[in-house]
Amino acid sequence: MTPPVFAHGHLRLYLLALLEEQPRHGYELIQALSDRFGGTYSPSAGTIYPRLAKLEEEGLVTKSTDGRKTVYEITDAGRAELDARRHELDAIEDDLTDSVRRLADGVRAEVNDAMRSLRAELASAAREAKRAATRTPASDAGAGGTANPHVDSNRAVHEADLVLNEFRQQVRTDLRNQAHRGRVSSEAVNLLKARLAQVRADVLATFAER
Amino acid sequence: MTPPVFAHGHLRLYLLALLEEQPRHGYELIQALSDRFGGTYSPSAGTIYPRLAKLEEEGLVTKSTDGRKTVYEITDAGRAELDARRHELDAIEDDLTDSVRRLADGVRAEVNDAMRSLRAELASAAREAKRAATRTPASDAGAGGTANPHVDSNRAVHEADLVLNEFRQQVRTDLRNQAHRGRVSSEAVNLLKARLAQVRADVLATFAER
DNA sequence: CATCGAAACGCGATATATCGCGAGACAGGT
DNA sequence: ACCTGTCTCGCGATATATCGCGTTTCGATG
Repeated sequence: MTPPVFAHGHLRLYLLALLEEQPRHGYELIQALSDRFGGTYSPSAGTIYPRLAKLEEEGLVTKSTDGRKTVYEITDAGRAELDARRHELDAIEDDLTDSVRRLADGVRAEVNDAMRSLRAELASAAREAKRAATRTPASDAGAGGTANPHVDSNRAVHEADLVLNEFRQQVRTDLRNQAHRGRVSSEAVNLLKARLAQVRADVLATFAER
Repeated sequence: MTPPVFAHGHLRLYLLALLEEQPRHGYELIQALSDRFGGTYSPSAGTIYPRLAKLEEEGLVTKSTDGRKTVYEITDAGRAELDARRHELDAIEDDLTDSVRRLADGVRAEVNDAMRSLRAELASAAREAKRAATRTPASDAGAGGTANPHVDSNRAVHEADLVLNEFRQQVRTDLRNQAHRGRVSSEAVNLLKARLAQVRADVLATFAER
């Protein structure tokens, strides 16, 4: 789903660069990376430790245990490797800021999907909990009820979710298409805002009528 | 912030009950608990392993290593403890379903806060990234330029995103509030759909006018 | 019986390490 | 140039364990 943040071998070099600044233990490197990405990207342990093991195997770093921490230190061979490829490092740094942006953009979209599934799960969990709660006391009556307004209501809400999402996506696309020609004014936004408020009010009114 | 899910000593007993069903390793217990909560609550390793260590210390379970796994098995003493407090277990089970519901309710509220701060961070990160991106190419020229249509356009689009999202959240909430009273008909959804299509058309029209 | 302090407890954060998948790089043949 | 199998690499998931903070429990002491 999410594309790799670091290209082939870039993480290796970047870790070396971080270790050149000062000796660090694994967890510290994870945090250091997370910091540079403003928390947007946190490399997992499964990414860092195998790389460190490899670097040690190649003799570019040495590890030493300090309490429950495993501190890694760069060796002369490591510094040599780093010097030889110093120019690549700048390019990596540039790619990184790019990756951050792409990640941030991706998150915006994914959060919505996550929200959807979260809400769906929550709703189903709530239903389940309610069933469980109502089962115990004294019920399970009316099992043959053909026209359950709740079922219809839930179906309608689900449909509405889809409608809302589609609308939102469409308008977002519309606006972006216009935006890169610099044609989206704040008046247009105000219009949108006002119209949406009106729609909401109208929809709410249909409920009040009953 | 979040209140404990398990009351004092309840986790201990619950783990024992899970181990009575079958021998399990630590991670498996975490997953088993996460399953019973429908993924809403996942006990952390820092919760499980100290408890297992304690149970072993008390002689209620034994551990045996199997590859990189540490399998825990209940002892006769453990079964005795469990028999002696079997009645408490039912009460715990009840509390649990309660906790799940409270957690789910809590999540609903917290997700909104989280979304808000996430959005704020994202927005600031995006601004930062944009600054960084515009600095490099060949610009900072129109530093005093008061009216850059692209900048304004992007700002407007961003604003529109917020408006769209707020609207979507509001209507979703509105519908759900009505839905659990079974008052959301498919006509209401159709109304919504039609009105939104109209709004989109109107917004697009303002661009065509230029 | 109240209260106060130590021990127990729940839990997120810290810390380390391995496994297996999928995507990409790369050397070799054709 | 163009496949093709292998090898590397990034990474989430799996797995274990400890630390320190805040709260709750519970027995001792007054």
